[in-house]
Amino acid sequence: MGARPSIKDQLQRVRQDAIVGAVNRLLATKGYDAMTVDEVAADAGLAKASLYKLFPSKEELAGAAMVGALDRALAFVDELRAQAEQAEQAEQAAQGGGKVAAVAQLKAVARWAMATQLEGEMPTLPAHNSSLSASLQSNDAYMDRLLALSNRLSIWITEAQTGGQLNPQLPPDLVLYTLFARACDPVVALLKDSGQYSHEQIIDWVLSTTFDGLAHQAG
Amino acid sequence: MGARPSIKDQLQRVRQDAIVGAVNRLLATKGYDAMTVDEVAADAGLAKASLYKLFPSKEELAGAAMVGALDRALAFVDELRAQAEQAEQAEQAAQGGGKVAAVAQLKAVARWAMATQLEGEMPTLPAHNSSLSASLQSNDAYMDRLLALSNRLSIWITEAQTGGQLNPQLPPDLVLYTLFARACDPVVALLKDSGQYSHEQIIDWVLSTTFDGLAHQAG
DNA sequence: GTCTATATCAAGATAGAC
DNA sequence: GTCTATCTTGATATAGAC
Repeated sequence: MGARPSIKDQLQRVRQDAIVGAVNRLLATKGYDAMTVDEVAADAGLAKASLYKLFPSKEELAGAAMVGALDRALAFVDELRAQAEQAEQAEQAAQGGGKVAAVAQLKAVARWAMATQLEGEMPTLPAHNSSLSASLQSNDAYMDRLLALSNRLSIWITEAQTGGQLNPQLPPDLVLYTLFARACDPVVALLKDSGQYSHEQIIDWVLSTTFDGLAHQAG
Repeated sequence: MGARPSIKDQLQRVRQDAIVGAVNRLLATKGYDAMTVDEVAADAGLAKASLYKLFPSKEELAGAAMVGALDRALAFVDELRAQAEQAEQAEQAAQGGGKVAAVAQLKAVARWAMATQLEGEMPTLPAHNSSLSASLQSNDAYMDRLLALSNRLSIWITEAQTGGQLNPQLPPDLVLYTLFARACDPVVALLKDSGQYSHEQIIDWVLSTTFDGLAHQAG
């Protein structure tokens, strides 16, 4: 268990990372259907047959990339939670009442997701591919992380709803879906492709429309 | 020009409608990549070779379906405009000040688009297909209608922004993109697939989050 | 374990009979 | 003008040498 990995294992690990990284980039830029396994192999610098020894299908490749992306999201969320806990303790020691607003955490996650998309590092999969969906749903590593992330976000969502920071009449699932949807929002992509706006500006705008709507008057 | 179409022309027209209708359904349900020309031919009830005599490529098929969808959207918008004009005249005759709020028109369009999606009749195309995008951008019928629809909506958008019903700090294009995005919103599809909510309920919720945001408290 | 070369197959597109 | 049968291509996946 705690044994130091051998040189060979480390090389394997590096190669796997190269593959998953290539898949991640290609999924983020071209999407699943346009991504070919030949491209992945060329990008990762190995022969296609070698790649198929490690990942038995294109669908498994996509699953590995999604697991990586979910891991990054979970790491970001856990970092937020750790910071919030620290801030709470400091505030309690000082003057109390320092709980970090749940809605602020949700906005931070949305910001992170949109920034990731703007950097071309957010892999996205087609919603209407039944074979791929089936493969993902039987992928335990993927489902575990998806559930873990959903659970963590759902806690903040219900907290923000009971606290009156989010509309309590909306089903929590709708809020959750909306946040996931912002991670691959075509509006973000269109604004980016227009080339007129900075990433910061795009994120601010879409975040504003997501939480406050198109009608909101800046105060 | 005004001549009555021959029987033969009418038959052709019926057949074309059958083809475009099949493409529309398939694009709405499976998406462009998963749609095969064999399916289209089978669905429309003719041989693939005959289909290729009428539409020289799969991309042209998609373009024809999109033109149809844009025509329906334009018809809906023009109907709204006609009704608004009528209402204004009636109000002016009575007591004046009866201008229909531009934002109400935009909400009506968003409602119509989401209802169309929920009925499985909103064709959608992949954003990341350069060959298909190129084909559409050189499709005059498509571009004409896309511009016409964008122009009509943009008038309402700037009107609502100067009237203070929409946030005037947002670029009008962002508002336009957001409305187009709602027509194929994955959140709508997910809520529908959950099977828990009525179409009316889904539309109300997503409309509320679009214009008033996730934070809005129902008054 | 990695590569070259190939099998296999699905899907877009076409030829040619009627 | 429509159909059956076929061509062609590109992409997933694999066999077999080294």
